[in-house]
Amino acid sequence: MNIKINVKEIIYEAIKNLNIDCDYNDIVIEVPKLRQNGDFSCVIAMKLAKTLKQNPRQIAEEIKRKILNYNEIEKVEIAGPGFINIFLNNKYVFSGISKVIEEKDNYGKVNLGNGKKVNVEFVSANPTGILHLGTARGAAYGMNLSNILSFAGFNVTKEYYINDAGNQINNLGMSIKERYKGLCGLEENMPEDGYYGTEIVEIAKGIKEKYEHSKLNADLSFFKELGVDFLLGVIKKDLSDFGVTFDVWTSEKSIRTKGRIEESLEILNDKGLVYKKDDATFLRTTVYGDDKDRVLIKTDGSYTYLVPDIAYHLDKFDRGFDELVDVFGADHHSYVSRLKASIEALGYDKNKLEVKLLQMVKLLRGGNVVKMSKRTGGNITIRELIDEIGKDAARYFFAMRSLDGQMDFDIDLALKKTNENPLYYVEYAHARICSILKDAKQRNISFDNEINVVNDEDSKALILKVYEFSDVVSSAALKKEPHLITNYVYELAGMFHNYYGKHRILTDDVCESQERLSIIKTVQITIKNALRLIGVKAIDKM
RNA sequence: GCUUACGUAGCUCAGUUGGAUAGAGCGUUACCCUCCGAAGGUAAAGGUCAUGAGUUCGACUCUCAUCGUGAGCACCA
Repeated sequence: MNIKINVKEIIYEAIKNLNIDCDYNDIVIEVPKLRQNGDFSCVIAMKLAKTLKQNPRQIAEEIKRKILNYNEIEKVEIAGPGFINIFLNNKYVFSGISKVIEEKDNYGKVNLGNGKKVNVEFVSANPTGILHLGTARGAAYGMNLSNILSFAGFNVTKEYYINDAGNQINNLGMSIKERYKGLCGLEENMPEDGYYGTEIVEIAKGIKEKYEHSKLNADLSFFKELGVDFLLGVIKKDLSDFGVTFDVWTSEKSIRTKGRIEESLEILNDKGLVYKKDDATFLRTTVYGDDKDRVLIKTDGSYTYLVPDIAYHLDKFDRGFDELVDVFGADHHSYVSRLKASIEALGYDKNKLEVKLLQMVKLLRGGNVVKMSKRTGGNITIRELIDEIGKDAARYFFAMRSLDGQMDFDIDLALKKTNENPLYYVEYAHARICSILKDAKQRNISFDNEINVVNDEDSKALILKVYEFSDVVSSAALKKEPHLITNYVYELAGMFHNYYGKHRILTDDVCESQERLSIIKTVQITIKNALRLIGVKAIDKM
């Protein structure tokens, strides 16, 4: 039951009955900040005033007269310039409780997506090192978004693109080989732009232990493959311990061997969008809004990064997705225009690709900014984060913030096991409810979903907040902003703590206890479902 | 210089397609456990929503300019 939509329909019907021309989607039902301004409020009278050239208060009065006929509406007040403040009948509000309890783990699901196929590609970190804090943010975002989209009725495929071919992998191979040589007592000649992380030394050590000196003349591909396998294994383990899983792992190698690159280049060539200049091959991305044409094939004959990526996106489109989502770091933002231009050049709708950019994460330790660099090995890894503060705290922390802003990750604060961490606040609300439910069971008090005795404003407000959940899911899915779920569950937890302080649940009055039990049960279900969407387990006991 | 994001309480951040008196946590101050978990609640103090203009019934929200901060501006990925 979606109370908000019911209210919207009531207002729409009323306006139609008044013979006023109004689009259904122009009607916006809001939850007023102050309870005194109603359970819901509507500003449609002010909007209609302009086209009708009438006093908005007068229009509001007419709408009020019509909607008062509905049983669901208890009271209507016209306020200020023409706000229609709607107070619902308590009985009507409480009538949805049994549905929430019945739906349980499915409560809050909506069918916004209608089975639409969406591909969410995220993380996609090169297997040339261990995942760090920045990728952790992207991993949490992509996973949360996918969970929310699925819950909102989309058919989601989570995908990781493995850059296991090209320059950076050659570099990886050389770095491992040089470290290995060093361990064998030979001179180390690390490439200038090589990988200096400690994990590279670990890999080299592994080779030394297993093969002694016998691989000193081995082909570079030996080191490349071994390195990629090892690092990919670490990445997969780190992600799964972070609660992040994928449906599809696509390797750049496979895109290349499938002939997708030749196919893409042929399409672009046939359209006359490719030309040679200064011994390099260019793509006319400027035709599609890029600020300059981009190199496809370098003078040394090798491809730029763009080429396999174009082929990869061609491959994704051909797999029949209605929408593609790419999650990039903000340091790649200039790449978006050329990627979109390339997609248009291929003949696909660039609007079907949405690129979400996540701003950088800064790490604070001891009040100082720790510079992160993938090359130096001195950065905080996703593994350290999980070990230090735990998976749930890390996931909650990332899910709190919107993607648009830079984020300061204060490791000292996150390490504190105190109420400064908002996760505890939410978990505590859930645990408190579980504790009461347990106590009720021992006392043999059962639920009563029919609310007859309880009739206070706080119960009504709490239940209305619970009903808001599906709207928040829709909105988070539509805007692709998982942090809306986190904000919501935090507010709901706050309302519950307040409710708990004011109203005793289990009293001598059995009827009242049974009814309040049902009310807090819906809160428990909602907190649990909301937390699940952001990868956090609701705990029964602190 | 250009592109892109951000600027809200002492600190970290929310702010629902433009709505009523801009919210929360932490920190500060004062209260609340004979009773379902005080890891909680109640109350107070704290704001020129970076600045200036514009759009309109109405702007933290939209537009433009200015200042400040981050990121990017490769035949790297």
